[in-house]
Amino acid sequence: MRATYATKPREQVSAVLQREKRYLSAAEIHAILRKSRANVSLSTVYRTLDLLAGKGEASARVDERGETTFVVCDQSHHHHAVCNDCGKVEDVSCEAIESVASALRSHHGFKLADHEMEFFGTCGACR
Amino acid sequence: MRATYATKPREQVSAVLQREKRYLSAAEIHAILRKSRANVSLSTVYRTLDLLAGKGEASARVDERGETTFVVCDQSHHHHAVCNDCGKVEDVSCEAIESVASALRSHHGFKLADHEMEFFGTCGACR
DNA sequence: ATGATTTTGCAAATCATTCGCAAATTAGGG
DNA sequence: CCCTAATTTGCGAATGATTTGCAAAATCAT
Repeated sequence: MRATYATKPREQVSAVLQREKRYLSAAEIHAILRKSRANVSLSTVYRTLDLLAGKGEASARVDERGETTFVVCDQSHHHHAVCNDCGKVEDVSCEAIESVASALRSHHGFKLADHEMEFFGTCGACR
Repeated sequence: MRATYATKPREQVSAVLQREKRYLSAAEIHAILRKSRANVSLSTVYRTLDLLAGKGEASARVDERGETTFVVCDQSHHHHAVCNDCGKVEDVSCEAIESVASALRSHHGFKLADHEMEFFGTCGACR
């Protein structure tokens, strides 16, 4: 059984995600930590992000430039509304999926097992 | 004004996508072409895929292993139903999005501009 | 055919991400 | 507290997909 240690570097990476609430790459997080004099290696940032994603506390997304980016995640299953302006990410529940699932089955004979969904636009604060 | 030449390598790459109708990486396409004695360099496969994606004739997706994969695309805006079994990709229209858009606006004050959606499951043929 | 333009192929360069390993940190009992 | 075992860190090197530079080859319009 592998135990998980609560370490300072991990807390620092988590803190950045909690505070920013937007998609950030490992490199961006590393840069932010550097500015606040927190000495966390880039490798550790990567490892911590994988850990958080594995525990479901963060969710990953590959951006246009091919970099993997992460945000904090509260619920177990939901979708994201990403503001094109400030980058803030809000969780969105997905009741609407039920209707899509039945349409998929009747129109395509497709049995839905999983789905990915992401929304882009302008958040309330930026309008 | 930049002209676009219709070349043999490009036709060959397109042909593979047309035939397979599933997400393929540049390396996979390159391997398939090699088997059919088509001598297309990996670089050209990459360049052709970028070109097709730019023209909207193919759509890209980054798989779990971090590789960028492509499928043929018919309509201008739609979503994909990906079979976990055979990998076949079917287009799905998105009327349901309208209801999601209004929910986003009323619940979150979020103005929807764009969205990404992908479905995974078992297609009619594989059930 | 001919010349200008675009594309190809190859090898070298990039760049994000992963890995190996010794040193440092953490958890928990004594 | 102190000690030991287990886990994590940091560094630099290795990896692997994608890109790029450039000369040679292919394509298009005349």
